[in-house]
Amino acid sequence: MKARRQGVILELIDQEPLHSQELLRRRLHKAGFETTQATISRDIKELGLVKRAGDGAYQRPGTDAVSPATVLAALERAAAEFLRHVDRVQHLVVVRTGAGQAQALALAIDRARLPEAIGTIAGDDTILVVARDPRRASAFVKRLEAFAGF
Amino acid sequence: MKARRQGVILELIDQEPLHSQELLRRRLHKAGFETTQATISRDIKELGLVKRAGDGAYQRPGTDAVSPATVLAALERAAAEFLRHVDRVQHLVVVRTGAGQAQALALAIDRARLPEAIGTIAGDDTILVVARDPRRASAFVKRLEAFAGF
DNA sequence: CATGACAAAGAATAACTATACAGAGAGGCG
DNA sequence: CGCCTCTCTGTATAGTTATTCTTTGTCATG
Repeated sequence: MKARRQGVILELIDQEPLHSQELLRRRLHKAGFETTQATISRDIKELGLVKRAGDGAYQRPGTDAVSPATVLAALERAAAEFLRHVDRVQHLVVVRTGAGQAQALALAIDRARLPEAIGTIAGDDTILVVARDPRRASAFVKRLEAFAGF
Repeated sequence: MKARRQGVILELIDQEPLHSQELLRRRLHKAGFETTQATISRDIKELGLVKRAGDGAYQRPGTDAVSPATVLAALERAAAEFLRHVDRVQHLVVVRTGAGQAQALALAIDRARLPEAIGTIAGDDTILVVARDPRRASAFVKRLEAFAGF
């Protein structure tokens, strides 16, 4: 029960900025979890979340949201800001980001519609990019590294 | 005045964990700044600091220093509690957990920064772990199974 | 000098969060 | 079973933080 609830909390805070535990409690209620502010306080502590002073929203540690203009510029910015490491195994590219930043960078990659990237799957701090073949995977790695300034 | 005070705040929070604005106020006082909690609240907001849920300390964004021993212990607990099954195909490891527990375990794996795991992607009850090669994938499987008590 | 426009900050307090305590339920064991 | 222990959670409340309202100081201008 507890583990499941904490998983939902992570999903919720990724979806919209939640600036109080009371608000989070109401969202959990809609998701079918009946609980109290006290329990949420403990969950947040166990998950190691962080409350940003800027807007008071709870976040996974290390997350910094950005909303840029054009898709390529967006990808460039996102790569420069979030990218930690890129690795390739055959036609698969594993992209590492800071904790909780994978979704943001993956979104930018998807929107850029790069010819070499067929699709992406993002976890918390890792993105798996599937390329059509090793050559294009390698090209993608180079492009991303250039964006990130490696 | 304000800029200088905010600079001192940054120095102070780097030196020791400060878990409340009142404590910060006393430190500022010793540094020669006479001010109130309200002003410090505003300073913290302008500096964009974050309050960690773990120990309640204020930090600059992006400084998520957690000791390796702690994250490993966390992984061990998470594995013991959530892990159901582990399987390997080449350099990919498929980890099965109870429903809704994949995110939690994946987070623990990510934080542990194990050398054999390049990255993870978690769904609801399944985690895909990408290793650099089959040998390391196998090592990862063994390690996880040991944690889980298999 | 008077005045208006601001930025900064304190006092009071509303809003929010963490915690002490207690109770319920699960599992282990004589 | 009866008792112990452990984990999880709710209630009540202590503790902490954000905000509203107000004052003060500074600068520019007529």
